[in-house]
Amino acid sequence: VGRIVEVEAYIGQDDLASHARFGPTARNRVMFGPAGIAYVYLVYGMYHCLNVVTEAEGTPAAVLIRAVEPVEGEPLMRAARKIGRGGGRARTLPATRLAAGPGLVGLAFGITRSDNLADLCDSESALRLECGEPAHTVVATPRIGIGYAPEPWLSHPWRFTVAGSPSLSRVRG
DNA sequence: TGAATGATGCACT
DNA sequence: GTGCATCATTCAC
Repeated sequence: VGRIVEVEAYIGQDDLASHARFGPTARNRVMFGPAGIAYVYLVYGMYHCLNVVTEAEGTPAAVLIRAVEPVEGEPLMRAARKIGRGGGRARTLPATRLAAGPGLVGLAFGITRSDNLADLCDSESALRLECGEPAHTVVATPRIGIGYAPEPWLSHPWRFTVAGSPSLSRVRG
């Protein structure tokens, strides 16, 4: 169990930073479907990124879960991290850093492409969203790792972080 | 403290 | 064949 403390929004086919910018493909087609479904993809050949599909059917959009603050199951996350690259360090890592990045969220929670299409709003689902404490202060900054995108998409402040969380993917910004 | 780089597999042109 | 919605390590300062 973890608290989501950092996300990024990708919305519409005209968002030139989004996987949906070229229209529906085999990989991104879930983004065009109904909201509340998981969109999981492999990035850089090593890491799985978890997204929550949003918006009405036909409008491609998703929210990338970029960082999570562990709440329960820290030992499980630590064990899961050992599977990945640099996993030897998971033993001494502070709990707050176990899922402090999109690739690390996938690793710590054992998310793979078999979780693609999971219904995140179903309470029976192994991978699901639950209601939690609202963030006190949210800070918006430009999205990360989308250098291929032209302006204005490159600079749109569509990365949202819980101010002061020790589990953000980047301590600054 | 920060920049450069390799790992690694698959979607897409 | 090219290029990633990344991360850990290495190297320079």
